Amino acid sequence: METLETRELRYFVAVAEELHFGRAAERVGVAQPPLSRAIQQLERRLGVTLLERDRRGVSLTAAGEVLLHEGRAALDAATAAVRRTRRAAGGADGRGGPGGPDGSRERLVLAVKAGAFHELLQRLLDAYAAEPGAAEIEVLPSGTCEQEAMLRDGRADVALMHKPFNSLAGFDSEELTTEGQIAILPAGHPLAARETLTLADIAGIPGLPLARWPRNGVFPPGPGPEVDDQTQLAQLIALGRTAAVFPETARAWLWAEHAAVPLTDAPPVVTHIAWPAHSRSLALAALVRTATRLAPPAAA
Amino acid sequence: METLETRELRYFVAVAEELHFGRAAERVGVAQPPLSRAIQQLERRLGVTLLERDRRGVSLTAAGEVLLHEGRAALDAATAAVRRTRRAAGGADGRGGPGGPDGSRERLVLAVKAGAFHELLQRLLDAYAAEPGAAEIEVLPSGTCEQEAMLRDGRADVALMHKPFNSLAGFDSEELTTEGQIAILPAGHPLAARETLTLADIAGIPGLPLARWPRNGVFPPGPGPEVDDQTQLAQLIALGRTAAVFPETARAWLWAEHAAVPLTDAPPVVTHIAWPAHSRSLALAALVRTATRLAPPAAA
DNA sequence: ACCCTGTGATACCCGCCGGGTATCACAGCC
DNA sequence: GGCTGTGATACCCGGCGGGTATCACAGGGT
Repeated sequence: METLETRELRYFVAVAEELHFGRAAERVGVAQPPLSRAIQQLERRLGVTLLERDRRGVSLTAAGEVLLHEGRAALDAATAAVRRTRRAAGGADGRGGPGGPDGSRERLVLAVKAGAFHELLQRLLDAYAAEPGAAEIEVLPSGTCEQEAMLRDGRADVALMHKPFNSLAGFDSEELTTEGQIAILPAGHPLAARETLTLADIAGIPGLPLARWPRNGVFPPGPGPEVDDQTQLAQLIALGRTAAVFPETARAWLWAEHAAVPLTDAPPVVTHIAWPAHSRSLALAALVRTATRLAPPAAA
Repeated sequence: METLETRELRYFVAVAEELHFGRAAERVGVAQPPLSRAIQQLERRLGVTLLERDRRGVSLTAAGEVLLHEGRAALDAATAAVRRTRRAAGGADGRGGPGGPDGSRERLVLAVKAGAFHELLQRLLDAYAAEPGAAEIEVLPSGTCEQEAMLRDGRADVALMHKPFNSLAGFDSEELTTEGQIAILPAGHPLAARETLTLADIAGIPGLPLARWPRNGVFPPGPGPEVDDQTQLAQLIALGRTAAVFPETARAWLWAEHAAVPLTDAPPVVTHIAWPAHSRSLALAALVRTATRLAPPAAA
């Protein structure tokens, strides 16, 4: 079984994503003719038609679609391999048998959604630092729902994730906490005076459309303003231009001009600690243990 | 970020597994000097010492250990990509938009532990075949606990797994059934007359050591005979030379010379249907739906 | 009808790098 | 001290990945 080189996968993924040889060539940093040839060779070697070249434009075949998904996963795994290897050697200089206490502190990269988890994160870091032989934790703020990609490609070793928003598929995880959701409104808005709200209450309010976040780089369609980070969002809410729905612990970053009202029918948000399934790090295991001890799911 | 070529990963994994350049070179099909050079280049490019060359023998550094694990995962992902791409094109000739009903039947490879699941499997295949638009299911018998590797490297698309024995880490899965375990003994053995047994009862019987299976290619230490498949095991039991512990449904393949006695304190065995986390196949989703409908976990 | 534009494919050349053989350097070991 | 077996080094060569120039062809403007 011949196995594809990552170069070939990079090339194909670029073409499959751009659906344009010229742009793809520029992206991977080669000229267009070699790219064309590489894809042709790849198709010959696989014995599979991956692209439908319909003069003026390229489209993926079903097999091409499969290779796009699988190839992305393989490339992530490859870059994860080099990242994690470098990191393993970084602090520990590469010597000393695995698991042996050689005095060097392991390092773990923890990905968290920027702006969330203020208190839970603080308690976790404090409690873990007190553990004997604790690794050094580097907190890596991630964009919206980007933790999954960070775990996959090795930028992070472990992540805190929010269940309905993040997908835990492909990772090991432990449940930490469950919380309700609140609506965050401009302080002066009529609804801000209510004790509780429902999703229906805030769904179609004229003049107060819910803000939209980019998902996988694109904004979902809708009337609300497009925001990239919480600061933008907070400002727009303070200005009375939009509203948003967040987990309860988002109260931590509320402004004076904000009002928070519990939502009775919003799905609960479950916080998990997640890590790559094949991880073998002892430091990671200790961190997970600390986390579950600190915040047992529900009342376990 | 330069990304390793799969060739380099193959080379390194070979050396890391063999801990011997000569044998590794033979395994990957090149001469030894190019292999040495490739590893040196790899270490230079990563800026990391992966191997400790201590004249007369090679050993892994901590970083090397990491790259071995991560590299295996990446290689599995790469070979899975080509296998699944070829399979996607196999039946469907590569044409027809994804998801479009183009008349060609999708094919799914289902990995099952050889010899297990007689009735559950039969019912599942029958029920699924009756579904409209069902894919063609190819049943792939796997060795002991080999289903995980088969899912990872693309030899299979979906698998039936036994919970305490298989690890579901890294896969999506749904629970199907739970069953107790039974001791399988020679029919004439004194213990075979008992109504129930405990693990302690059969643990240290003189002259009747429990058989040992290879785990990851090596046999765990112990007094029992080493067996590779169920036929060998069945014969040894019938001959009164050994005993074994199995899920209840193993009654299906009992011989006349066998006796089965329930174990009261053995951990229950949970059967799952599992698949790669990033799978997007509609046919697979239908199969999973059929399976959960057919065998709801406990009494859901 | 014309050319211009933009697409991907082809033709051709070149330099580099992966692979081979021959050999070395060194540590055990009879 | 020679023999064996290890990995590293030296050197050469062929193939292949990459570049430039060009082609073939479909639209679309006027």
